[in-house]
Amino acid sequence: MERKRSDIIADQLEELIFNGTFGNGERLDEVQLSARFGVSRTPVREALLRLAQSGLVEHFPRRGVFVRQPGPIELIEMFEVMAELEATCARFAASRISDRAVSELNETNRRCHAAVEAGDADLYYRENEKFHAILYKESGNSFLEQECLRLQRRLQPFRRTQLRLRGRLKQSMQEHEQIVAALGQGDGSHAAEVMRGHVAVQGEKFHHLMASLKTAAA
Amino acid sequence: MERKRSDIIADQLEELIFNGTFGNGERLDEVQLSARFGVSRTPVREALLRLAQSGLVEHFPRRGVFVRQPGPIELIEMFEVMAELEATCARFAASRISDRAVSELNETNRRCHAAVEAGDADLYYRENEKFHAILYKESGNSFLEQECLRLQRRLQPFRRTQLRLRGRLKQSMQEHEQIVAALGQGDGSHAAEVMRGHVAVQGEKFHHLMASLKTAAA
DNA sequence: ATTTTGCATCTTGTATACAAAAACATTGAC
DNA sequence: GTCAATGTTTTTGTATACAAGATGCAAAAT
Repeated sequence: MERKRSDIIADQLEELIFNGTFGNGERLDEVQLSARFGVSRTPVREALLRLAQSGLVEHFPRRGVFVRQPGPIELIEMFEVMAELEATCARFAASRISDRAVSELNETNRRCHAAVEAGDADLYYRENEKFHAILYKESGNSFLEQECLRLQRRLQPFRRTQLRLRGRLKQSMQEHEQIVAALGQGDGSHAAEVMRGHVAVQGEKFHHLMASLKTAAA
Repeated sequence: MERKRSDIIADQLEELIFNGTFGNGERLDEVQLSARFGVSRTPVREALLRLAQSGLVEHFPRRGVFVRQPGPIELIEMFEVMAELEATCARFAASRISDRAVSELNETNRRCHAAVEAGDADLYYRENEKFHAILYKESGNSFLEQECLRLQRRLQPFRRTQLRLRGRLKQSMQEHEQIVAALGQGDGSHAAEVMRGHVAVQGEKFHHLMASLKTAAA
């Protein structure tokens, strides 16, 4: 299945916004981007419309599109929702999860733990993401799974910065293990509660990092 | 603020899909639609891309776009998520809601009740929607509010059919009142619990109506 | 000096033209 | 008669051309 140029451009633009090449409020000019990517305006335009729908940029008809980084308040709100969605996944999963998936979660946690010991933040990040992805799937609700993946993807660039808080890693691992334990016992409300705190803390502690972000004022 | 033709077309196509003019799996031809709306392919194309992102149609590159009505399983999943999101709204609202909003909810419930008495299903529908919209806002989380509105909008055509179940109306009203009472007492978990059931029942009872839907088999 | 109005320019939105890939049908081989 | 190969046709994806609204500046009026 061959992808369209416009999709590739959308992904690239997304990355450029995530890594801060295009700052908040910056205008994205169609012709400029066309030249940059060596294509005509059409695919660039389709890419911009896609980004506008996913909320990464704002589109003012006849005026242009502007980068729209979420401000601190919106980020906290998004983390709050993420926490609720993941808690829901955990609660659902408690009654629906397979033994196969439980051991898979344990496996992932083991690798995650090893990554912490080795100080391999990148590996930790990948395995951590996998842990959460498994839980989404084991919620037994594909729609919920997709929504979680969508929001996780949007929060990804802000979540990454969290990992630099050294002390948090070990606590995070303990929470993972608590979640798996609760799931193994079929204790949905406990799994949900731990998961909620596990994710929400990222949003609550987030303001500690606000100084290091360019998106200080909305 | 003048809207674009492509946006207008997207809305019209959405409506045509909702009301079943375009059945599930049907192919949406760009040139055909261009002729139908009296415009060129460009705005039609942009509209289709927008619908594809919102999940109403599926876009296969170089092959075309096809109507993608959610099947019964996906619908139940979506209602399940809607129930969780609204329950979250209720729980948040319990600690954040203003007295002003509480009386507004009571007002809306009163009009809702009157609509039931008068047998005015349409008015009931509008006031019911307002009730929920107020709760979204009073969650104090704008992002959550927007997500709820988005999903509600998507489920709207399937929710409407629920109202024909006569017996459900009165019970639904009682639930509304229970929710407001719980909110007034600041009992978030109870408000959430009632709300969850209030919304979820639409999904659970949904299969009773499956026969009347064209989207029987995925 | 400040505001307002008209013009020039720029940018977006839409139409059309072209390229390439996929669907389709026809024809030929087995 | 079925299946495969090839050529034709249709349809999407991209480029370009055109139309119209938005922005900015300058000049004139208050």
